Amino acid sequence: MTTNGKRKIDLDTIDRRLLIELLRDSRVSLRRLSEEMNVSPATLHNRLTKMVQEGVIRGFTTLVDYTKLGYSLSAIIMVKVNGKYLVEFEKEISNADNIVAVYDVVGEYDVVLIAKFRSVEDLDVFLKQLLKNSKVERTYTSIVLNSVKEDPRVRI
Amino acid sequence: MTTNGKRKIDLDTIDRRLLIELLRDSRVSLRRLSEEMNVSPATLHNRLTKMVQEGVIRGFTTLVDYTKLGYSLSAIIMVKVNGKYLVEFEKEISNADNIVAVYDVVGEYDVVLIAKFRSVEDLDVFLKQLLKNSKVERTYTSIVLNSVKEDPRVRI
DNA sequence: TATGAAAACCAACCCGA
DNA sequence: TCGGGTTGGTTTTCATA
Repeated sequence: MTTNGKRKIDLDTIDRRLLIELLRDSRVSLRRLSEEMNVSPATLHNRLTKMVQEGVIRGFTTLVDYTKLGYSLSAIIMVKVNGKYLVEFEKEISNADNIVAVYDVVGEYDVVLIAKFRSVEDLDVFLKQLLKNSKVERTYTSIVLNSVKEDPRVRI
Repeated sequence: MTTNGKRKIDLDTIDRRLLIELLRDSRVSLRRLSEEMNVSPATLHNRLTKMVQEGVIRGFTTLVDYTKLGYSLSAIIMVKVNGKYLVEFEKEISNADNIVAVYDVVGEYDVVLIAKFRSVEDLDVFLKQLLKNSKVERTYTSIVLNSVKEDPRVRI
């Protein structure tokens, strides 16, 4: 089976439990989990592979405290884009290294960007570039003073 | 050594390379990596442990396509909070299951929330709760039509 | 579709340098 | 602080139910 678009996928109890554990700690051993869950390691391995194939699992990653690495500055940037170029703009902005999220929204602005920078200068350069972009009509930037919570995990 | 607050931590080439690989795929085996990098598995294991102890690595998790699980709705909610209660508000909102990020910001609003919901009804309930909260003075909600990019990883 | 068993692979620990 | 070596744990495959 290959990835299947936007259709909702139903997980059974095993899939669900496995996914919850992988969200908590993606380096957990399937064997140990299989003992807790009273299924075979092979089954968990099959379920894991299946969820990756279906696209429910997009990958396994590491949560990093970026402030400890000198990325002390985050910003939330709302952008009003010239309508015709919206998709094109989103595509190009998604490739920027600093950008962690790009959301299509409705309202006064069209796109919301979440970005991380090493310094105020880097942010400044980024914003000036953005305003030079002819697809951009207007921006509103909220400087993040502090990330109180930043965790991509949702209770499933 | 224990975690050491906000001080910036310098990573050498090995740490850096290891962290980049773990960001790309946290389930990678240290042994295979050690061959590519021409260092011993024990060294990588030591470096990994060190980065966890220092708090550079906050954990290992799984990137999930929540739309495939029925969380089709995201929202960006800007909140103006009664100043005295800001910290208290942030603490209580951080514990909500739907909230993936809480940012302290400067400007017209004080806090920006990124939240995920299963349905418009769930969002509606959440927003009504928020407005009933006496610490909240005003909110502005942007409904996310589409998450063009959502990846917590930054190029380090 | 799940499993047990086996082979290949891997992490974790200790100790010597 | 690093890395070799050992021990015991882990993934992955496949034949079978």
